[in-house]
Amino acid sequence: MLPELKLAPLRYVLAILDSGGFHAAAKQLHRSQPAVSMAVRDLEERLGQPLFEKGGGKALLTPFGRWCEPRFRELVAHHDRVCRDALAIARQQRGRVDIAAVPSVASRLMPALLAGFLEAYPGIDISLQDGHSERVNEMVLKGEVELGITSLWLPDDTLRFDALLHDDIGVVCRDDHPLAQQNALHWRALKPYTLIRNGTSRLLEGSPAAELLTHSTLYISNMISLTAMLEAGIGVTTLPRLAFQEEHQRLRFIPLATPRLERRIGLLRRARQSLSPAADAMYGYLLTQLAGRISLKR
Amino acid sequence: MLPELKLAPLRYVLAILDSGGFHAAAKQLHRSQPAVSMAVRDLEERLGQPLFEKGGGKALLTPFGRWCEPRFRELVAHHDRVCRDALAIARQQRGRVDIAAVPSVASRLMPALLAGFLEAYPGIDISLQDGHSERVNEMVLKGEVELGITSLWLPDDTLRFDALLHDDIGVVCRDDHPLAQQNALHWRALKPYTLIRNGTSRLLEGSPAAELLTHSTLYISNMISLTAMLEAGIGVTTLPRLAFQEEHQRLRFIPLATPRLERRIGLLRRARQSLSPAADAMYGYLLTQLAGRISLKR
DNA sequence: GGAGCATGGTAAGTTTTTCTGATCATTTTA
DNA sequence: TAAAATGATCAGAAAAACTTACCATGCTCC
Repeated sequence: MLPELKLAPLRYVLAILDSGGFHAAAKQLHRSQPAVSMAVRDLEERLGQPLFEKGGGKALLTPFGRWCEPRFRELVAHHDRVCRDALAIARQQRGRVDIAAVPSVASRLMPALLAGFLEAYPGIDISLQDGHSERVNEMVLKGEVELGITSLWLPDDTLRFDALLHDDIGVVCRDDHPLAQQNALHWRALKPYTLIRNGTSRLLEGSPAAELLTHSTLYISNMISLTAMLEAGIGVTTLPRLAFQEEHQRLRFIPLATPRLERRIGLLRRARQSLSPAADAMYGYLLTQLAGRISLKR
Repeated sequence: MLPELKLAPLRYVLAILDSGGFHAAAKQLHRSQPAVSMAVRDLEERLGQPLFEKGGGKALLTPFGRWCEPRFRELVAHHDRVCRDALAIARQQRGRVDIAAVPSVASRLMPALLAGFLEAYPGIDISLQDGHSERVNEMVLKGEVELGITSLWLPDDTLRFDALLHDDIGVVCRDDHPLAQQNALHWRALKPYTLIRNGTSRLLEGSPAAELLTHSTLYISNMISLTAMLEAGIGVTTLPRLAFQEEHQRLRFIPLATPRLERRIGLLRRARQSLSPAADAMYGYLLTQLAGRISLKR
């Protein structure tokens, strides 16, 4: 029923109008003049009406041609717009990534990383939200974000995990605490003191130090509150080094030596689903930026 | 720079999505499955990003593909819309004709003709305006209308005239006028009476009867006023038969026998300019409808 | 667990489309 | 009137698109 109007002949027609003739259009299009003539004739046959006046020497539109011209222009412009946008996205010059990260990474690592990414890929919009590791996991799984930066990953067939860095677990206490002068600790050294559990405490599970958790009666999820407790000297806690905020003058971080514990922080994405070009750019960027820094030592 | 996205592959992609697979799409498109596969692969290469997930068995879009789908849909729909509209116009199923006619034709002939045209070509809009013959001539010349129906045509290189019918000139007078009982008149028979000139009086110019005009002191351009004058018995006038309104019970039309005068009524159009499809339909319709009726005898 | 039936991908050859180069007929320009 | 420019035409060449036949893989159902 509907003949298929190819875009090239439409361009030919527009070029003829813009350049004022078949010959000029052919040159502009890097085609031979017969190619233009034949394409136009074919188009006219498809439509069943001539577009150009046959009489005179110059290329003049018929009334039907005049009706067609603006529509052809719009259609070609529409094509070019779609094409340009698609290419910009494909080439990672535009787009959007939604990522999620655990709070420590979001606040400690992402600022510098995102600054670099924004510079390397201007035009890509970024949305970063934080959540505890299970929440990050869930957001990736449900497709709420394309990428997650998290630890504590239970092997899952539908998710893919790329390790980025290892983060040592240690003890945090006030600088006047008896443990504060140590360089490394055995877990039993903590037994005498009040242990405040927090969202990262489950990292101790499965290790000898897990016994400490059973004797702990205080759980604080919020990091601000937790540091306030520690500054008040209420007790000590365990934290990954990255989650320890160095800005606090009176708090000290002492690595656990026995058992040596660490969390693996890595990039999470859906396994059998490719990333958007923008997310792919972010993925590659994060991998290369954090490639060398297997462990966090400062 | 911009790769040319042909519409066919976009349709293939949409067909794959709508039918849920390459095979089903191929059948729906009356193509072989490899043709669809190759077209999609080519499209993906042009864009630089895959549109479909390669892993699983089913055809699933990548995030990039999901971004593309609605734009492809819109673009294809836009094409089809332009295509359909252009065809409708080319096939004279839609469109618009602007025509002009001298008042006698506009009021006596056009009603029936347009009724028939509207039935034969529903969907075509018509604009009809009337004016004296010079005005019709000018409107056609300036492109204000595509077709004119007029008499009194001075040969002109840029205009083309197709004769439609001959319209006898006669004398109109009240039924109690001395001339009213005649069947045919010699121009001299008018000399004793008051002659009212009107817009068609110049048709006498160049004939022996032109002498009558020099003795006429009354000119009425408006037809309503003119008939009122005639009904009042103020005088007689000359009119083409078509311009004589038979509805007036008290007025009579007596053909001029010597000289026998007539006006040629015909279709006027620009010479070296083709018509819009709608106007072409009107042109052909008027020619065929009025082809047999060379002269008006009732 | 393997036959059978889907899925989509690959390769070689054919058909269709599109383009070129040479040439022609007209019209416009100088 | 000669020269230059316009677009149209045709046969053959180049390019694109398609088809048939075949392969690899994943899923379903005895």
